[in-house]
Amino acid sequence: MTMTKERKQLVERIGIYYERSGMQPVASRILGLLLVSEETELTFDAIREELNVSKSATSNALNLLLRLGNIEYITKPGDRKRYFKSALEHWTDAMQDRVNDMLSFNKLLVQVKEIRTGENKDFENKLDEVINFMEYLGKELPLLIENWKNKK
Amino acid sequence: MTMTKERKQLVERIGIYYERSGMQPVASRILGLLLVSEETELTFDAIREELNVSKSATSNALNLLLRLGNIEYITKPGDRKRYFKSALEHWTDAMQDRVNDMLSFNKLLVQVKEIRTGENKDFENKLDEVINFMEYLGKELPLLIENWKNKK
DNA sequence: TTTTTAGTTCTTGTATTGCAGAACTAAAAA
DNA sequence: TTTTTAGTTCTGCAATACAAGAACTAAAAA
Repeated sequence: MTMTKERKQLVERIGIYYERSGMQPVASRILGLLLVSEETELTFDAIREELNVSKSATSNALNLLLRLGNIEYITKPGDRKRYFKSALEHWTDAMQDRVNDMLSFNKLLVQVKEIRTGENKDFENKLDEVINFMEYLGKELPLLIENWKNKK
Repeated sequence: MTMTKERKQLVERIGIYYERSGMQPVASRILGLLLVSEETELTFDAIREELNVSKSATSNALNLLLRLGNIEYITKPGDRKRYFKSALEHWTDAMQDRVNDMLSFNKLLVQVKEIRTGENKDFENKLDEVINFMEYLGKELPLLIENWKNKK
């Protein structure tokens, strides 16, 4: 395949972005590659070669990304290979997941609120504010997303 | 100090939440402790003892959390100790940071868009959608936060 | 039936992380 | 001046994470 230097650099930059958010290096590069590469559906071996990584690293990273829903694959009749591609449509769902995760933290905050005696007024007020803010976002963000879906 | 078993468990649960998002274990427990503890302003040693960790781990974790803005401290006249507390008011800012981080990824996506030939229509359309969605959120989320600030 | 393909799994080595404990330091107290 | 306080910094260790390479496997092709 062999991409231009420019494209390779962009793959790296995207890789670094994902790495920073906790994704493994090879998996991060794969996410970059599947965005930048002109062919959007790449085989195991094409990915392996383009990124210069071992089969085991490729295998593990691809399976991780499949599990996380970041990528998916198609197959072609009479062709045993899988063609991996970025799960671009998964992205609004990913946003929803982040909202849900935030709400699960809010549950912990409510437990904090319940366990406290309420003696430290100033602190408890701020705690209430944070809880309210998160509940507000928990309500409004899904609406925002809904709204956007309708718009297009 | 010695907290009830219930409070200790809540500290652990909060700790695990933060750990999952990439925070170091001891730092994660400190964040929990500063929410759950009835006293909301704790000294270095109080934290050390309550969490049963070494001075070095306490020192490093506290400095990390200060740097990140998750906690802050006050001092009292004629008292050399620092009293650490959760920076609860920092939380809406933290949300803003996450939005900004998302927007920085969007810049990468725009670069992807620019580098592509536009041959793969289906892919490019989806890419556009993601870019639009992120730009939409980048505009609307700050408004949402603004709105909430005005409401209270 | 044997060989090839498209991976997966196992083993090993290396780098990094997080923590403990000890040594250290600068300011305040005695 | 010496000692104590409130930490910080350094050294070393144990656990974990990543990736390479080799061995393995199941299905398809020859």
